[in-house]
Amino acid sequence: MTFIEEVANIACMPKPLPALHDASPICCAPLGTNPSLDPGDAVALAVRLKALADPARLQLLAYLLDQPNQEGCTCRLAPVIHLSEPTVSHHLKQLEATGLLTKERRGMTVHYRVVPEAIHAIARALHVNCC
Amino acid sequence: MTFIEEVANIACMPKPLPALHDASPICCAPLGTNPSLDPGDAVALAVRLKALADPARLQLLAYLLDQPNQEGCTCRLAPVIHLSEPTVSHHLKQLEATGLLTKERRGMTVHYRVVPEAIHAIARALHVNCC
DNA sequence: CGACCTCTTCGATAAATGTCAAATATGTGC
DNA sequence: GCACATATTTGACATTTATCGAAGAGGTCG
Repeated sequence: MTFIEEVANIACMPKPLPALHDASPICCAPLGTNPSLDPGDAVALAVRLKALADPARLQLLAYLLDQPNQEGCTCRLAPVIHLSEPTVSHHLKQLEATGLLTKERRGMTVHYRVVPEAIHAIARALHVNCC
Repeated sequence: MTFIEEVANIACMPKPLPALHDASPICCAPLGTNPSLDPGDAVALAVRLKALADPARLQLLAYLLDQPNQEGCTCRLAPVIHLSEPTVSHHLKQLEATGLLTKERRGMTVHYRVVPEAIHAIARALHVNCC
């Protein structure tokens, strides 16, 4: 079974993954609290981290976070990271699939908006032995 | 220039990356505070996130965090995640290269220990609009 | 030294990823 | 309907990644 197929089975990819805070006890010491992290949880967390683990996607998120309503359309985002529009569309799709962005069509343009809670949930999953 | 070469130029790979909290203002709203995240910072953060973004490595960390002194040797780790020893060694090397683990030889065995601060630094880099 | 244990490196392979150009949607306005 | 703007999909390609078995390196102990 390929990685993607595995994820599909565990987390119902593609399309919004279940919110991290609904899926597992992540606050405040998730990595440390599970003596042996369940393989399914490990895959679910890895998928979300992987969505973040790309310079282009991080820059997209940083840019969006700084915009009014934390949103923007594809055409404005492409110049920001100096990549082609198809590539940007590809990255935005991944961010949306993992719940880090939402997408809304408004006329000709498509507006992507940050979901800060999704980012926080991942951050909390990494807060070990604290809080 | 390949991705690895690019990282090497920016972050002096391989071997310990500079600690994240030394490299950039990450607490508490790093992604949101930089209007346009510097490409170099984006790569540096992406490298660390990528090190975390694997089920096997997450399980290794979770297991180690639960051990006395948050450490363990390769031979005990391999059975935990049901992968071959060479593969485990490969993952441990990556975690060490990004500063998430330290490594110490004690006689025949090699002990890897978690560096919680490194994990926290990454987590803080994702805490947007809070604290 | 030589047998043994632990760990890493090497070489190979299959899979996944990032990127682009070209083609295809989707929607607006004349 | 047609020209135009925006966005996504498709197909291709090179790079990176995860994994293993086999071989080698480091260390212990008889």
